[in-house]
Amino acid sequence: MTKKPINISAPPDIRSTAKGRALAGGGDPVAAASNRAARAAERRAAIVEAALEEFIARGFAATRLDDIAKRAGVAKGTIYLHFKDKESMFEELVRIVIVPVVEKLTALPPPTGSVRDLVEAFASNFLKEVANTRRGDLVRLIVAEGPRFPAVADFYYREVVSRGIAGMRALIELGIARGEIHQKNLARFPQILVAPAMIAVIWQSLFARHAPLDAQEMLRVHLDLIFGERRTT
Amino acid sequence: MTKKPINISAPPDIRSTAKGRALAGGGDPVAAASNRAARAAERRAAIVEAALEEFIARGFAATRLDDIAKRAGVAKGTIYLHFKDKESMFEELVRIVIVPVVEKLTALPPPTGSVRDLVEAFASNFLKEVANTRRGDLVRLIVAEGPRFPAVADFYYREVVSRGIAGMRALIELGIARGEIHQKNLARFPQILVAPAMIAVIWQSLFARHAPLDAQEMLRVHLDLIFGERRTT
DNA sequence: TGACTATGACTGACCAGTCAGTCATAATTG
DNA sequence: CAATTATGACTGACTGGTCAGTCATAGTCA
Repeated sequence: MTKKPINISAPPDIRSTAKGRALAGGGDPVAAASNRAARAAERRAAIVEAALEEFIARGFAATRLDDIAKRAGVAKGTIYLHFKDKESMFEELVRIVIVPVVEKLTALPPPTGSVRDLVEAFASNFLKEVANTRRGDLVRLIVAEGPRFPAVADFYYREVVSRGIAGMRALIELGIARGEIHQKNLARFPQILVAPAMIAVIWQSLFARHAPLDAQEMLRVHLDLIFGERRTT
Repeated sequence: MTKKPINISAPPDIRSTAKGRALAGGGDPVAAASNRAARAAERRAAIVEAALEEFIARGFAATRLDDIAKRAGVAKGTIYLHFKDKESMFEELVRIVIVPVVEKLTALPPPTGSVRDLVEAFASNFLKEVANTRRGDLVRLIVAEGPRFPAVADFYYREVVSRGIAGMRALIELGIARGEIHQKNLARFPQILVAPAMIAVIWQSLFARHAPLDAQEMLRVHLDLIFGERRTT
């Protein structure tokens, strides 16, 4: 009873009309879902989107939930209907954003053509999908916050890094077997294969304004190093 | 007058005795300097050391100046005798730590021997000096905080990255001229040369406990890729 | 002793998380 | 089908705690 909501003040007109969607300049002008569940899902998505943006821009500690709420067009309390607290929100966020990317990248084309083409297609896809994208910043964010969020680092290692490394190693071994790759030791360090892609992601995110980097072209040069130079362009 | 420091309270006994050095288990047990300037320099160094540790462990926003002060064996107010505020302390910190590393790495051995040996010596030095060191974590910290500290990102680009890239490019061009490197395009992306080293630094800092990485060996394999495989070990 | 340096209690701003209350929608009833 | 009741998603003012930065006081050196 300490409350006493002054009950006046709020002009009871604004939110009464079309509260849900029109308000807050919500992200997509999709026709508002009419049932509760759909509305809730919509809001959750808005929160995830907003939180991602804020966390990327400010890092975990400096991000204010008030800002996330404002950006999502939602009250702060609503966030707590969807997430336990700031920390677990961050951890869930990483999963939510990364899982679909992994799925997309895992759905590889069938292993036809040369190993080089395979690798190039994959890496090119990765660059298109990640570098110069919100996802690229997420990678930087994980590098940044990883040590303070072992759960995040573990998840990322398990779901992305170890899988990626294993996949690259298989590809390298195939390349060696087929005689496309001559450096046998490369199979011991598949990291070398993806290093330029990672560098590209970080570079864009830190130094793009000083010196933009043509990641696709750099990738091609790097692959020339591994598979031997290609004849013409 | 809103203040009013109660003025009593503090038992004036603890810190009065051997305050300066013995306290706080300070880093090095060097004999305490006797003159003021030296003492001040010592304290400043202790603050820098402590701040570096804390910023690396927690990131900028989550680091408390109280913790830095405690770790440095100094009162919080003392920090403000040496640095304007938290932000500029962070920026200065980066400079203070990086400058000597750059200087050390810039003092290259005279350009004798093969380009490969030159590159290998340099990179090996870099790994020894940076990876598995506090410095390596600093690199991660810069990647993490760079976007929120344009001054830091700029400084790092200017002092480290652009110089490094230029140096590597010169080395690559020398290698091409001497016939040691066949991939001419490599000169367009010196990043490729250092990518594995960077990856190694980040890897150690994030995934060492999952899967430690032999950076030196990876480097060697990578150089084999660029310069051609070496005969025996 | 006087000038300089260090201290740490204190302040005010800020922010994660809470919860009493609201209201659109869904369910039930006549 | 309209009226009534129940539900629970949503809100945002509020609390308790934290922390950067200050400054009156105490200590130290030359």
